[in-house]
Amino acid sequence: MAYWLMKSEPDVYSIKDLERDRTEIWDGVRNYQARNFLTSMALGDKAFFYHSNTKPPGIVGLMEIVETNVVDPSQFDSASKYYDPKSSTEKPRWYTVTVGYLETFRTGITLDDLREAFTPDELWVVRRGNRLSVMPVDGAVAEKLLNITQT
DNA sequence: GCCAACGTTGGC
DNA sequence: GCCAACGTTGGC
Repeated sequence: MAYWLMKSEPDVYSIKDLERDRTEIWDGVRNYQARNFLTSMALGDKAFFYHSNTKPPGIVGLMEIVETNVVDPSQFDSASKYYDPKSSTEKPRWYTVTVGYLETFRTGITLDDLREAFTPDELWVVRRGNRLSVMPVDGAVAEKLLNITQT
């Protein structure tokens, strides 16, 4: 089983929203590297939910991948801000996953904490100027993260 | 609100 | 294929 980190702005979609919805299609990713990570996810993989563009940014909870290789429906919706006119139903360009809610950490792990605990090579989210919204998390790093949230 | 980082677009 | 212009992300 692999671990991932997925970013969302809480004003757009937060861990609270996912707790309410229980499962949700992770739509709107329009970056090829991030999409490639999404398509390599497997059922049962777990993903840390990261709140970006908020105060403070950081990891707030845990999700599970409950459906893989989902065609992102927003790419065909001309009313959506994620609409992609270059995509077609015959040859969709954007794939994603459905995530399921697992837990909200009692105390989140802020970006400051992450910077203290991990090097940029260990955890990409602490890399300077990092804009990738979906990234893998090394197994040992994931265990460390889960331990931190239990304290 | 600012701005650095960086991905994408399009002219050539 | 290069690269300047532009748009977006996201921390601060």
